[in-house]
Amino acid sequence: MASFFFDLVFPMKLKPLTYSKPEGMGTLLPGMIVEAELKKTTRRAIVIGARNAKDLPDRGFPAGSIKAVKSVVAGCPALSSPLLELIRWMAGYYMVPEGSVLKVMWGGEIFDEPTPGRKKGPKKTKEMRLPDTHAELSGAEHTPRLPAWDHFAGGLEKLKQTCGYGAFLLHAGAPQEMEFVLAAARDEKGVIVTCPERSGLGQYEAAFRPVFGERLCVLHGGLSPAQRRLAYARILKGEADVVLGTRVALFAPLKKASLIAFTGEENKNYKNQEDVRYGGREVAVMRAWLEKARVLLSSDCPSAESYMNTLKGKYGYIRFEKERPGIRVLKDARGKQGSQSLNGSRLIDKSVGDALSRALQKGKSVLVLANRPGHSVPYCEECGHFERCPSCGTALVFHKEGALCCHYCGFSRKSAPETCGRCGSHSLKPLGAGIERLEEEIKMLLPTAALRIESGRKETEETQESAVIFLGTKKISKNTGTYGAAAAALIHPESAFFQPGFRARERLFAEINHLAGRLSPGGTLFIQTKTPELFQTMKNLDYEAFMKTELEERKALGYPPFSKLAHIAIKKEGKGDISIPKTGLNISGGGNPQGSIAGRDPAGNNVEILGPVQKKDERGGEFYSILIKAPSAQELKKAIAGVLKSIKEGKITVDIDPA
DNA sequence: GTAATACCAGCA
DNA sequence: GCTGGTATTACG
Repeated sequence: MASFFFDLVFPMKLKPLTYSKPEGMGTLLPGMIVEAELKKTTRRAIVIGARNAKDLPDRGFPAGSIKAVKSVVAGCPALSSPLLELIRWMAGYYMVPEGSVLKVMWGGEIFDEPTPGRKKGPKKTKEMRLPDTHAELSGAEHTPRLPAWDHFAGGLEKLKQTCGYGAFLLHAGAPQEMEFVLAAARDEKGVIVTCPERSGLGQYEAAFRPVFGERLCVLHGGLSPAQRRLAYARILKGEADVVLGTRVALFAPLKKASLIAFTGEENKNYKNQEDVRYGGREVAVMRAWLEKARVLLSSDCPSAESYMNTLKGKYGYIRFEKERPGIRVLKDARGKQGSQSLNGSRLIDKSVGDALSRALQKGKSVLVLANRPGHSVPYCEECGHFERCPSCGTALVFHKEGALCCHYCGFSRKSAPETCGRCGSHSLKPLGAGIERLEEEIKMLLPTAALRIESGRKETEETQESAVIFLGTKKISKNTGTYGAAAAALIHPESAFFQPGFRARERLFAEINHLAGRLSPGGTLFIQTKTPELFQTMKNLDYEAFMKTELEERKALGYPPFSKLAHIAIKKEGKGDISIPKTGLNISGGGNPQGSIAGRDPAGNNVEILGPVQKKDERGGEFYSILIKAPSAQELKKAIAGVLKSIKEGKITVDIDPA
């Protein structure tokens, strides 16, 4: 019995709408691309489902007002049913209409496989070379030999032998990761490989192209509309069934995906930060589940979430043990001996300086990592005063060109303070190890060394010279020239411990781990800190030991992976305060800002609501921030609904699983 | 995304 | 009350 009504999804903030099939139109199936009228304009949509005349959406809207589908664009279903299911799941999980999901999947467009009517373009489907950034050295060059391949060859066998859904976590450094992914993908049909950043795609392409040739297709947000159209057409036609890309590649309209490799799984770039704020990892695993495919998450330093899933037996665990470089944690005792001016203090520990110098003499490069750009925060030892950003309250950082800058919202003011702005004393002391301050120091310590400093702009320059000091924030360690450095010094990285957010420690551990991975064998990583105690669990880069304490702490405080989080931001639009009325959710309120809804959900459920707290964004705009912790996704959703009901002004953004 | 409509300040 | 511009809603 044929259906005559179909639900269509348009790529816009809109839930599915019901249309009818006109007389004489061939079969309509879920997944087809069609054209239909919305308001007065004809647009593309996808068919997401069929329904009978009886269960038209909530009676109450006149059946006569149903419009008919205009035409079919892509005959055989362009979207597989797992992909349609994925749209439904994302809409539910991230609490957005299906149309928003469709919009974010392919950048607002619905592509099709152009009908092969016109013959002017022979089979000249040569993939456009990616511009610039990927041109760099073809990855194979610095792929070291794989010393212990068979250590995880067993894992490869398990992966390959799994039929249907199966999830695996590969814990291995980048070269082994790529080698493993390639080996896993080799005989597959329907593969998605993702990298957290565009810049990582070049190496993968270099490794995959020789194996897959024209079956390989690269997909990322930087493609031109024409390149994109071509890429999607090739995937839809089935010409390309190995898709390499950034997180958007997770939505590649493959007829069937059998393997999804999600590399660098801990990377925060996988989180979409606008529209539908989806997490790439969750999408990858869900797509694999719906496709009955295998998913391989991999990382040099897996996220607590994924690691936890291996402990619970939800993911298979494949580990490649590697040699750990030496780590030295040095207690920084400076600070008490006073009489430091803005321009003269010793910052780099003597033993660190000596080690750097020795490495340079041997013709090796070294890295010095600052905890921020600029020079330092001028802090008055007399009265404790420091200058704050007038628009957002963040501490202002002195830059040597003679300005105080806010690194959060971008405010800056011309000023080169000599005396305290409050008490007038000459006791300003530089706080924090900024790039500029370390630069002074290095020029004093090692005046003849070649120095490469991170510029304020985008860091794209690649250096291959040897015996260079790379100076910058952690960003500079992306410079390929830093690969194989003999030593690295982190100056006061403890500031990362005091960043807000429950992932601060995990991030710092991953960064240190990543940095250590770049050093040449036998290299040393120095951690110069005032708080060596905080680095106890990181000292040997012992991942298991670190995660053990980290997970205990997360459990105690009820953070993921022991709970589900949502963040709600309420931007005020006009002037004046947004009042957030008390609701049934409110219990405590004591000590919180007026209108607080903080407390536990009285309906039980162990839902915790933190906030609202007033914050400012990077552009100085004020907003309220609410954090919700719940034991499960379902309870989280209920709690969010409750909170949303209590808010009646402002622009609201809900972020499920915030970073 | 954008047409239809609800809303509201300014005015007759 | 009427108008016209603008914010909000809803699209089948």
